[in-house]
Amino acid sequence: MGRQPCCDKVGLKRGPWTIEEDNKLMNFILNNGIQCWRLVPKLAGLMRCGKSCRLRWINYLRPDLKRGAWTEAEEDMIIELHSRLGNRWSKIAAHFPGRTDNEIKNHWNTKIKKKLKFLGLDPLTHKPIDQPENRVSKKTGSIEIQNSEPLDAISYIVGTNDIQLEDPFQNWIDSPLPWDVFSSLGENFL
DNA sequence: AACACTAGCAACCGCAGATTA
DNA sequence: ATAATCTGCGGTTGCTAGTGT
Repeated sequence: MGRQPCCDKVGLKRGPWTIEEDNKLMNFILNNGIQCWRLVPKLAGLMRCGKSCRLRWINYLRPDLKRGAWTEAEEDMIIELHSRLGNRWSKIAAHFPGRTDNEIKNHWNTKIKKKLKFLGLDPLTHKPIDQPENRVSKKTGSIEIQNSEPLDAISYIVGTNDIQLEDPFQNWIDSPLPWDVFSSLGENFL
């Protein structure tokens, strides 16, 4: 019983997407929307599995994607969210319109992890790795020897012990994502 | 100029939970 | 109720461009 398989994996193309494939997928989704990923490659004339199409669309082709450098504020927000949510990249990405979970994950693994380690913080726990009384000055980069209680890692990086996430961030959590526009787009076209 | 190393990113893989016949 | 499939997620890999020697 059950449903039909996602794809038979026979004769399917893998590896980097070509411009032609991108165009096919983009045109198909913009014109027809997404009802079932399994059918997308078949209907769009692509030798890819639905999973691959979905990934390509979400991570690269979506028109609402925001590309470009990360701001310091964005990085701080990632660190804060990661301290609360852990490696739940999709949850973290929900707070960044136009950014994908894959993009955030990559940025975390290539940049932020190193940044935290450089600052003497464990990327997993967000706590000082050792010598918790020693801090690196955020402004000067110099090490400050302290005898006081270790700061909460996030408060320390962001620069405050009294983070108010509720207002700007909560607005995003509560508000519908722009992505909804495309959902309705699909319904209209089919 | 040639090679080795590193960083960044796109894409794949495998799994878990949700969905459906 | 059950089994098969779909979807989405997180971890990992592999390719490419940039940099150093």
